[in-house]
Amino acid sequence: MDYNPNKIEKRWQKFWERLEIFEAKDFSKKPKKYILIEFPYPSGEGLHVGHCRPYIALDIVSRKRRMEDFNVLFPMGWDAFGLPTENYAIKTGIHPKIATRKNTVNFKRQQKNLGFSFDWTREINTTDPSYYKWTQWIFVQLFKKGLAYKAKMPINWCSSCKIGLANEEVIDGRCERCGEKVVKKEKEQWLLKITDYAERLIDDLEKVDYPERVKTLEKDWIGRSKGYEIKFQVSNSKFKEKRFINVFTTRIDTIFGATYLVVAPEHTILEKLKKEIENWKTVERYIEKSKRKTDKERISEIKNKTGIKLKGIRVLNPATNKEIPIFVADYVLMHYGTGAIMSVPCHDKRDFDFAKSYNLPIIKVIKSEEKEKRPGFTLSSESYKEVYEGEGILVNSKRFNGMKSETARERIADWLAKKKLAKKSVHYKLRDWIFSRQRYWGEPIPMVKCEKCGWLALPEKELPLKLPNVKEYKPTEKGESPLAKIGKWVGTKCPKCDGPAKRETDVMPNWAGSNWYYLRYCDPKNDENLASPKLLGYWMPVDWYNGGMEHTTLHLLYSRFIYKFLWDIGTIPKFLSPEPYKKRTSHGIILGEGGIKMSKSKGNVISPDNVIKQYGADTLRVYEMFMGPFNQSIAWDTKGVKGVRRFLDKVWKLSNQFINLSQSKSQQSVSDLEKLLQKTIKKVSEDIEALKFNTAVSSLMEFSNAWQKNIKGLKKKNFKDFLKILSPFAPHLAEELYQKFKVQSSKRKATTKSSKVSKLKSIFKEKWPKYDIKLIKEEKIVLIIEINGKVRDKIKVKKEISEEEAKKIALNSPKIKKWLQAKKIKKTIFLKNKLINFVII
RNA sequence: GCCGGGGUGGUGAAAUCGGAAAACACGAUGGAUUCAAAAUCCAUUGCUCGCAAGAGCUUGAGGGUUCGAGUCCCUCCCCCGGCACCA
Repeated sequence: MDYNPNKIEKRWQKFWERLEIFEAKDFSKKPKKYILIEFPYPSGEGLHVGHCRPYIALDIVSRKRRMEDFNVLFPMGWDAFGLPTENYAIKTGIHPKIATRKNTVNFKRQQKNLGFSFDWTREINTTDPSYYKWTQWIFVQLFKKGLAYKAKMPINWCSSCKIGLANEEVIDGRCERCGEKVVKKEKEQWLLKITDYAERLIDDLEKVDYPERVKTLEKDWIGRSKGYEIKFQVSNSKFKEKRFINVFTTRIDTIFGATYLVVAPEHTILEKLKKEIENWKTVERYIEKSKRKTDKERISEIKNKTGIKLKGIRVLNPATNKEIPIFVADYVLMHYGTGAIMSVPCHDKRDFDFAKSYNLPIIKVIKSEEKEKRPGFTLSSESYKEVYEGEGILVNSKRFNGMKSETARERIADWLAKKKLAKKSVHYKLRDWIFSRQRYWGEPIPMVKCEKCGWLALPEKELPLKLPNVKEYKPTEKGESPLAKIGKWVGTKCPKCDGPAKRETDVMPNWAGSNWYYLRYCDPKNDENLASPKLLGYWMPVDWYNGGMEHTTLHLLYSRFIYKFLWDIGTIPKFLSPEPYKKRTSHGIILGEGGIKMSKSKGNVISPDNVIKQYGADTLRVYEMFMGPFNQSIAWDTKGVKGVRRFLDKVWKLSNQFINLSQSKSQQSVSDLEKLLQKTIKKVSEDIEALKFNTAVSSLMEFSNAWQKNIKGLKKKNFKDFLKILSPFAPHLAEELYQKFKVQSSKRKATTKSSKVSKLKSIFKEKWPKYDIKLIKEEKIVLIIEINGKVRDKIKVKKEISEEEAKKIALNSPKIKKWLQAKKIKKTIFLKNKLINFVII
């Protein structure tokens, strides 16, 4: 009988479901493992093969863990709020709820066809009111702690999606979803104070096992700079009280070279000093012009910096005590640091560019030790034509001359601190998270605005605040959520004074539901809590979380923030780690055939449905693991799929032949094949842990190639072990062969003993095999014989032979003799069990 | 510009404690089977020279360390990802 996956795969999927073997058991005595993959957005297009790669990989890990006797939680759910479904509703008038239901049914069907070992009893959906009740509850808690606030601010606005975007959602000045240019727009928005957690979000990265590049990406995104805030006094102010401008710098060691000061156009000091600025009109015009500039325009001016000198006022450099001029220039950003800088043109590229165009003095205060070592260097030859941004030795800095940058920083800071002119300061690039979307298909923000009492959170007993039905899904012309059009819903009573009040009509961004979903899997049906502390205590933290690299500064960062918040307020038991994910790994993207990105518009999307139909789910699974390194992007190749199918066909054929073999009396001797199997067990076991699935599969292939040459070379136990290590990759095939083998064996026994057929026990209830270390050890090794480091012969020898013996054997080789003719051995290098190298002249 | 990852056959790739470069697979070529094709099986397959035995060359380029370098060090080039006037 030929291998026909379509005939067997459905049967075993149902079998596993009936046996409930993939269900996680709360409070089981077995040690737990929580294995998580990012839950998908159920789009109308269905799963594509790229989605499957991480699912297959972590399914393999989960299956192995169960066989290693862990209580495994491997759940799945739906991150179903979001724009595509809403846009679909705008186009077709079909309610997003209905479209979502249809899509999730389809996604689930597709996943089931791949034989994933998810615990479906814990399925969740972010659009389910019993779920988003808790998403809203978290918002209310954030509000109560002052971490959610409403502010009018310029936001990134996509005029095509009619939606405000978080910084993280703007790619190259364009909308992440539709590619439309993003413009700035003043809008009242809900924001979450993620900046309060910036420090912990960096520091706690030391507690987790993430790939280094993920950590770096998060750190760079948060962008911590440690430095000093320094006060520069406005020297000739007509005001009686002293006025200061605060600057932030990481290079206080260069302060003696600060020859002017620059403030951002939005800086409030400008308004305050208005009367003293003699050229206020010009300055005002410049400010207006800057405001109108888009981010892109600002960036395009990097080389050509503009600014205006503020006439009539000057500041004192606190180090030199000299008066220096002030400029307003838009190369200084208001939202970073203090919105003002001290400019050190000799040691900062940007300041240098600006100083050159405005003819400002450039004073060298740091000399590079390295540069001066270069031949022909003299201090005078190095005029001030060059910027030096590195560290070095201080010059032109009075009593700090000769100090290294590092020491100088501390000394100068101490000195200025004593005069109350400097203090330590830390700044972050990270900005607060814009949490409002003027859209329909999202969680309503459970807030009410009372004319008297201001913004109030809905009482918790009124949650969930359900998303009302609307007829028209389009945002209003003013860019408000379609919810704003439902007068009856918007008008409500103030929870505090009972007076008239209005509901917030913005909804939450699509990241809201995924912030905390992994917590819900621990206790998916709880109505009292987002999850019970006991169950959180049992299952958390997530032991292994795999997801896309593209989520590093979005979902991953956001969810770490929300977890930390929930930990702070005690929703998460305090004995748990302040980090939700112990280990994070990432998968590479699957590209279309020829290496182009798969997309609907290019028409090169490959659906797992078709692959399964043609080759079977197991082939798809093994192929996706075999195609290349897991964390690397890789192009789909139909020929490669065929090659994997050939491998499974071979396993099928060989196994059936083996099963039908009338077993001779169990052999005593250990065959080479058996030894190879031990190595294969070791390799597969280790490679799964290291996510090296491609080489795990290739070792299985190597084994089957060897087996083909000696079908009888295996014992029954070996055959079972082989099926076990194959089973996470090709679960259906392995289960089929395993059951067939058991039936065949019991039939044989039945002739002599009772005819009772044992009750079916899944291969996934078996124990993961251990390899026999004694059998892996070889008695013989191949000794490599080199001459001057080049391989000239290889001879099989006994293990552990001495240098003397090896030399004797090597010198006996005709090939080596030829090479050594009339040559003198200068040196011999011997590496036990590896090689012998003769160095000749 | 800065940070991170990478560059190995016709292709996807193996091999990173410095010790056999190219495992496994795809493709290609030849053969067996077949009326024929598909499928399957067997053989060959880094490049150059050679009838062969064999020899030389080869991991982006160039240098270095070493008995020995894909692997370590220096300089440079290219590709991918991220950030980008962040003081």
